[in-house]
Amino acid sequence: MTGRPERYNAREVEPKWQEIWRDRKTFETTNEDGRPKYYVLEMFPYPSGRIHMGHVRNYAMGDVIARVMRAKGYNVLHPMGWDAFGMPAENAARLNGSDPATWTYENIATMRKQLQSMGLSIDWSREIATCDPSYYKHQQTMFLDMLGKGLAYRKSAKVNWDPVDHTVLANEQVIDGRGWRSNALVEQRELTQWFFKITDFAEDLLESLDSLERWPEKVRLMQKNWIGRSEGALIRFALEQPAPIGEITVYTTRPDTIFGAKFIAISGDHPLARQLAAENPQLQDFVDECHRIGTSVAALETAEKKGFDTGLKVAHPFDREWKLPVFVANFVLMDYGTGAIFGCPAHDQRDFDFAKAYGLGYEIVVCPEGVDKSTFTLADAAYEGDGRMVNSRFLDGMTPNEAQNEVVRRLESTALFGKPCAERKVNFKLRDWGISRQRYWGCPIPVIHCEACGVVPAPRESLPITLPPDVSFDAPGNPLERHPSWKRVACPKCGRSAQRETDTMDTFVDSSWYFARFTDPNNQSEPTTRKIVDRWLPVDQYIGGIEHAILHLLYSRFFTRAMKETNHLGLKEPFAGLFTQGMVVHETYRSENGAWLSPAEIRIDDATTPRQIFSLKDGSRVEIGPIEKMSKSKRNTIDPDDIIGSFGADTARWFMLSDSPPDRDVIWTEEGIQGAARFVQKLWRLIGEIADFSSDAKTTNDFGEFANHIRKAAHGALVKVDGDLARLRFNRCVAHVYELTNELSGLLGSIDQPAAGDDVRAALLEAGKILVQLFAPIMPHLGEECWASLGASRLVAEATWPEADHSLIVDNVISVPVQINGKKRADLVVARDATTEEIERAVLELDAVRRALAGQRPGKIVIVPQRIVNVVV
RNA sequence: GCGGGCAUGACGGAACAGGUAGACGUACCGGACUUAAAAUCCGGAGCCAGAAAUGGCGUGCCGGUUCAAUUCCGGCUGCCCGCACCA
Repeated sequence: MTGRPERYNAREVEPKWQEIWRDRKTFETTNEDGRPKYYVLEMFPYPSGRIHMGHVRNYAMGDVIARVMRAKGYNVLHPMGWDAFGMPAENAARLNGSDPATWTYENIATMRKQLQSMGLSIDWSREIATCDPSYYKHQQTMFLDMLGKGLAYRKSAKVNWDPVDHTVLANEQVIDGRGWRSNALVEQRELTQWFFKITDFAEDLLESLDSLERWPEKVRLMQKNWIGRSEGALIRFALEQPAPIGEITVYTTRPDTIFGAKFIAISGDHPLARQLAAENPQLQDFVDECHRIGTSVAALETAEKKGFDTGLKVAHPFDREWKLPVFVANFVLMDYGTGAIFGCPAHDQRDFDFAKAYGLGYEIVVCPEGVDKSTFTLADAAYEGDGRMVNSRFLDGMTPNEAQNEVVRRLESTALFGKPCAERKVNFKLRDWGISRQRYWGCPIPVIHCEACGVVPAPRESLPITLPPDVSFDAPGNPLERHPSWKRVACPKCGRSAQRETDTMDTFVDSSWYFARFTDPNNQSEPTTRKIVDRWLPVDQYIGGIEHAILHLLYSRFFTRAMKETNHLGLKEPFAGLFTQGMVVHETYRSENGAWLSPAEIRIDDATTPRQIFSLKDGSRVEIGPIEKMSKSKRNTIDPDDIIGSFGADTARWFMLSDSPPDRDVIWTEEGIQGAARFVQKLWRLIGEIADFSSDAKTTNDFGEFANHIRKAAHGALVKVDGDLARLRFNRCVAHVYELTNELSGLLGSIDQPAAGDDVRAALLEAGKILVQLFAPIMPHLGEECWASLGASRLVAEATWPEADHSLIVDNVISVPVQINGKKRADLVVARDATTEEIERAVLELDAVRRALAGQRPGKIVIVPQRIVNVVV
């Protein structure tokens, strides 16, 4: 026996290997490397304070891929950074007087140390933090480039304004019409804000989704719905005079239903509605009421269709004598289409509801196939299906599709006030991206406002425009706005005193290009180095939570296109492969008084069924709540530090990848982590026994039957793991490692060790090494320690991935299941290359088959060679 | 309301392309070792009947296609997710 300890001590072993990897720069990646590249990236963390189990799962997955691809000969880029701007730092500053920068950098230091204790194969020399001027300087450069190309612009827009905190709130920050922090009633305000012109790329962002073959279908669909393309037409309706304007343009996707029109409805924010409201207090009241309802999500669900009859009329485009009333309606949105619609109650549910409320009636113009138009009526729902046009003059008999084309074709060549009465129009739900935030802890928008010259871009040589450190959070609002001197600056154009823009950028901007910055994070003068960024991108495998399915991923796709337009890189799609991992969930515990208890505050009594749980503090009964995502509020979190401290990082990583498929939620259980810990020890013992038995094995190519049996087990597992790694099915990889471990353990036990030949020793050593290489990407520290025990040179992290010998796995004699009437009743052992005649003869000899046939002739025998036999009686 | 997904033992899950349902793990049961427990090792286990051999049933429910269906098709039920007055 060697001096190997009987128990594997992760606490001692793990830091040792982490140091060795660091010293050897094992995971540092150079940009000058001829091997094929592979870029693995996990969504970078927000430095909230400490890592959580979700991080452990996310980064364990990425690390497995990075380590395997490295072993397979790729030049792997696997970097880490910090999404470091954002509200929590400001909130902390308000709460305990800390300074956002100090708070953030302290958190980064803590979390870096925690991530390093996980043993991740990360190139830490490329670490970036988005709050660092060396990062956001380039973001300011790109903003100016985008400004120059018209991709960034200013416009007045309605925003959720919190009158207590003096800031704009995102929609998600408005809860039941109130600010999430201040609880103040949120107002709709018109504010001039900065926007990115994401709508310029709407068509391309939509179409290119089809090319993202290695993205989950679900994410592509969500983005598709978000972009929301629809084909329709703009139709102009002439207003009867007197009226403040001459016409109303509506957007419709159903021009075919034009003869079913009963009214026109416009949004309260439509220019016509505003003009009318200015002179009509009642209409103004109605518009105000619409605005109030607009802020409350709950109210929206139950909101009735309401309207205000303006008294104005328009003429039908195909019949000037046919007049339609014009309403201001609460269900018409100003920021979609033209803010005006024509209402066809028979074939649109909303229009139906509205018409019912105001007694406007309906006219059926589409009749379902096979239904008599004279008897077809509507009870309380509009008919939105297909059919044939009726009651529609020249359209009668056409399909709605044909009618749509016909209506637009005719109106295109009909003039109204000297212009075509209609035109085809594609519309998108996607809006331009508002990036202005009235916040301190974000990237300053590099422009200067001059009374004489207007908006002036900050001179490039003045970048980065850094945040002033001396700000106060005593008062609500934006500290940059209140700072005594920061915003005072001379106009770069005329030299007169001017003001800096005090808005900072949405933090989603920061995370929209960090993946590009990682490729050359030390370029001081440019955001990217073209030669380098174009070689590394796209990211081959991106991994993160499904919660970013729309915003972050869509913004990144847009920003990459913007960077291409401004010559900072040369491609459109940043992420070739995307994987969305599930959450880490845990039971919740609730005391009798309803308070949430943490797993550390309870005692579980397993002796009874169902389990009973008691409070450690006072022994009172505790109720088991639902299994939910780990969260501070439910107190069902497990601290990765505690787990790594008591079980080691490898055990935590192993458990996080076991059992549940990676895209589903994984339930954290004490039994699960214990099981993983037991398996670590089992592997350690097995590898130790193999080392003792095989350390003096002479190399040989002459393997006997038993030796080949061992080799077959190892190579078989290797083939399976390879297949499942390619599809990121880590839970199956884990199962294959368990299987091989059990097999090798059994085989080793059956060997008469003193009598064993060199071939058996060599085969077992080979199998042991394969086993280590299969689990090392998941448990890298244990992998190194075992690799060293087996007398291997260098590190397992530096070893080449083993090549499977497929000839070992193919059997000459195989067992084929035999079914009788589709149910398995026997196994047939035959030669692999047996003919169907031979198989049929052998099958008829089987006891089970004879019994079932009872002397009769089989009705049919289905033989699928090497797969199955089915005897039909 | 619209769009999408999922449903398999006590539990997490496996079953590549229609071909042995339940791999692997957890929990459980039995045995060995131990003064004992833990750990470890060996064995058992879908459900029902039977001493066993064996038979019947079985992948949410109903129906269909097929020699053969967890897998394909039609219809339902339940749960989860996304969007939500988008004309």
